[in-house]
Amino acid sequence: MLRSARKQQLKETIYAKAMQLFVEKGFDRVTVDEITSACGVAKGTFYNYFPKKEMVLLYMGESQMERVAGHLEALSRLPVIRQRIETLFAELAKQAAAQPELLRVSMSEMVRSSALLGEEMETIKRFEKAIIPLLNEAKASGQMQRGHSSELAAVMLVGLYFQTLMRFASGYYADEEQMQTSLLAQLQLAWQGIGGEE
Amino acid sequence: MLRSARKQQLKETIYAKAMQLFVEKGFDRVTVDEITSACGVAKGTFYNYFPKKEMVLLYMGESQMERVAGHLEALSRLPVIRQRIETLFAELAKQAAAQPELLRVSMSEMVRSSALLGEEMETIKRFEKAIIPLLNEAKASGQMQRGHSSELAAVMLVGLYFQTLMRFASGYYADEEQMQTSLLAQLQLAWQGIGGEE
DNA sequence: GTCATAAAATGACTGCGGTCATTTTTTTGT
DNA sequence: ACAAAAAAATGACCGCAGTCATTTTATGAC
Repeated sequence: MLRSARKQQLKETIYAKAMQLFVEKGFDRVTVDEITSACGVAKGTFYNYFPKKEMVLLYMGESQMERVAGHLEALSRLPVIRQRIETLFAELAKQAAAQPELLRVSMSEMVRSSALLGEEMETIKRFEKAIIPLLNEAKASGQMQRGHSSELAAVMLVGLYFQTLMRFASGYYADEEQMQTSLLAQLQLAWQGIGGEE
Repeated sequence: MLRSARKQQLKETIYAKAMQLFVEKGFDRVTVDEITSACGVAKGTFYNYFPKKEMVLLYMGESQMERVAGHLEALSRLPVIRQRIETLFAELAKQAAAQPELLRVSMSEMVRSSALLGEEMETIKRFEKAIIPLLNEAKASGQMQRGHSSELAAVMLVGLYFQTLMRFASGYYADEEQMQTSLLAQLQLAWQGIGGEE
């Protein structure tokens, strides 16, 4: 029953070829037949590794999110927590924005299939979990109000990030720079708060 | 060339029948053939009114958003602006949450097709525009910091709302009540701000 | 009323995503 | 080394979304 890891790397091959074709021709213009032919396997094989065509994109999203921890490691020297988050988000957004069509389909599919497939939301939850320690650190050093929940703040910040990406994917922003500007401004506003004196 | 408005109400008929079937059987279990047969027209006719099956849902979203102004009118007696927004969002979320599957497909399609079809983002922008006057009013009465942009705050608040709906649609929250609780808490956090002393 | 023109309806057809019973390959037990 | 059992590959097949050339219906000029 020990599955030969060599065979499971066929998944990587399919993934890589599929992504290459998606970038070259656009998601909708690439058929599953095309992907499998390019890999020298039959169509059905694709579905042994990805339950839906769109699942290739979620697989991409996962691996992207797995690098969050690494990014935060690299940013740990920054004393201002808010700046670490700003930089992390800006970096992730930059990567995602490089392929707007894939971003759009990924975002769309993230919503559509997560409830069915169950596990997709885990990606976002992991993202949130990764920044909760940052917020705790911020609280400890007086950079965040003690009274607020780190978990809630994480939900808000991550939500803000995804929401901005969605807008970008949907053509709300004219270009990536506008999105980055808006993202930064929103983060700062979230940090300061909208409210005035009581 | 004056199109008889009577004919265009066929669109309403198709829309109504489609929604009824979607609610009864679920979006994916309803075929376009089924919808058109139930309306006594041929399949192709459907595509004279809606370019894609999913477009029926966006049409629904539009009419929902058109009622925002009415809601705000009814809430204008509340002196605390923040509460008006909280109540508005809670009300809208309640309606949307009543049909989770339709919400999921709508949200998904909102992202996926808006850039192609161009006009969908207008719905969200109109939503934002509707609450900007509220924020200006809040500024005037000292309930919001003068230095902040109403437009930016509107983007953040509306984004927060949609993001929470998306999470709900994706199964992030166990039930509607949890979503409402989280939505409210996030709005309050956004109002107060995450940050501590400088 | 009649004809010309444009709008709307039609349904046979196409293409692709996804399924599944069958076949091929790999693993395990002895 | 061989057979039995498990895992993986296969591709013919199906269902439905979406298209489009053709037909039907409405409009309007005279």
